[in-house]
Amino acid sequence: MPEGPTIIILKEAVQAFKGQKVLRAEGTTKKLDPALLNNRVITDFKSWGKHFLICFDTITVRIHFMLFGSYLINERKAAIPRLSLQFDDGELNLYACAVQLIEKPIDEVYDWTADVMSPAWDGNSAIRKLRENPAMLACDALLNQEIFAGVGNIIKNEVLFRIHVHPGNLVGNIPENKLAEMTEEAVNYSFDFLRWKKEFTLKKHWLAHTKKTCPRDHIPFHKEYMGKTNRRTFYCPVCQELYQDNEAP
DNA sequence: AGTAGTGTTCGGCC
DNA sequence: TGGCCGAACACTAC
Repeated sequence: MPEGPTIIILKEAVQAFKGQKVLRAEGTTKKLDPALLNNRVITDFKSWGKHFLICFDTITVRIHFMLFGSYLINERKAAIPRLSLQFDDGELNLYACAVQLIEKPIDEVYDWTADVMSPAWDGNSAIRKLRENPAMLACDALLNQEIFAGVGNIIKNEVLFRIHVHPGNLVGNIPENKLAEMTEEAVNYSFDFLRWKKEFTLKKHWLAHTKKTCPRDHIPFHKEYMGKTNRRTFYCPVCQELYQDNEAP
């Protein structure tokens, strides 16, 4: 389900509920009492990376879909929703997600410049954070939500392939122009992901993720569980450059 | 039909 | 104190 672009699709899909009053809230979440939301008006839907934010007057409900989460709009399935919001003319059902109540103003909670899909995204800020973390691996850097909020494992693999950078590089050994490309393509690929996901053609467009062969060199991709995050990483050992002084994984 | 994975948090253990 | 690791969560596409 997740990765930032999917949350953008959800945010667009629920716009009709903006400004509406929650007639009844229920669900199995233990992080808040759903009744707390009864009769409250939704002032806005926002997102930060993979976080989906349901904003009320003074409080915000944070939804994170983790690996298996899902949602249905004006539909239900057999499972009992973690959180269900019912409106005059429809309902939003959220399954298998982490729910959290935010009582502080969200501008104090979130660094909007870190969200790759936000108009407030600031690539220079991301590059500065990368420079501050020279010992971080490239594959971990892209998954770091404080730097690239919204980037997930698919986007990580595709961005590193696009920019010809080996996932095992230490950030400190990657040339400046490549760090700039990394931040640019994190955004570009996220918007490509969004477009392809809407067209139901996302998988067809994968060049590296889950692939067996490099489309540039026609040699086998390496598949390794890499980095602190220990996530599936697909890369071409020929066209994705490993810069000097790196320890090959 | 079983397995692995678009993710994060938490607690235990050095 | 803190970093690392595995478990938990809970669904579904392949």
